[in-house]
Amino acid sequence: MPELPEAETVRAQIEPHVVGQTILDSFAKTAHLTSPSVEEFIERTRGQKIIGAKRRGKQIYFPLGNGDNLLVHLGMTGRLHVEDQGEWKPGEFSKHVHGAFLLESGKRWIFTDPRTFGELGVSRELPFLSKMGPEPIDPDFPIELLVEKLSRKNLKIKAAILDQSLIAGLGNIYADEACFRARIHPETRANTLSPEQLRELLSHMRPILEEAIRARGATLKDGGYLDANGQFGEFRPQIYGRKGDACVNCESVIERGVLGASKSARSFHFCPSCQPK
DNA sequence: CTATAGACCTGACGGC
DNA sequence: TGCCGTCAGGTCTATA
Repeated sequence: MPELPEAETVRAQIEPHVVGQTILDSFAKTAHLTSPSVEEFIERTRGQKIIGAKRRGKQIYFPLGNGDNLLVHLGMTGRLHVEDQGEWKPGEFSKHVHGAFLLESGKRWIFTDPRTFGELGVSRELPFLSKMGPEPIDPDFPIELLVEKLSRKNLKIKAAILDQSLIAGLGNIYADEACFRARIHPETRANTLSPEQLRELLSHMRPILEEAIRARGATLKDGGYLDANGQFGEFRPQIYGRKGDACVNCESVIERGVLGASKSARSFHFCPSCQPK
């Protein structure tokens, strides 16, 4: 699923196609539009020059010449790509196309999202910039501050590091990977971990995310994420989605559990030997 | 304020 | 062959 490395891969791949281009025509139909209406979205994006391609956590956004920002969140199944074909006809797009932009280059830029957990919008304000926590790939990632914050939380550690307001960018895959490499059971309460354990957990995040960015993200066995060129990501998790496989450290069998009891509970994967409870 | 639960959504998959 | 229930999770909202 798209997390920080997948969002960054897509952002970087789309950037050269769209930055400097003026949007000649816009199409949108999604119910997951954050701006007030489809009509307003089209009105505020059409004719605007795209002046940047940025990302914060999993949120991608494109500053426009008029001071607005085109917002894209990939959610679970959102994809961005550019097609050589330019203009479209009414009714031409498949039901999964939620946005399209005709560019000066004659190409068109498409947002698809079968499960519609993603988001397309236009906004002048960017409240997520201040609401999100620091990013592990930032050179100034404040490990000591986060050790202090985490040591006061009673949440299970995996739930805590999935909180985007605390740390931005981790989703289910990379949260599991970080716990595994730090040899911490994902259900351990954050406030029961030592400062050394928390420090190690936090220190593992940057190399994992950087490795995943170099691999253009992670595509799992069941498919899902594709980069902007329609290719699979080549990052291979050591623990996520590998229930029943042998642990790379000790050859114990990897297990899977569920965080919490709610209907929206998240799975977690762990090695019972390397990550004892 | 903190922790937990529910809702949203639909393609893929397994059972019968 | 085809129907149907279950699973997947990023993020917002509700509740105790």
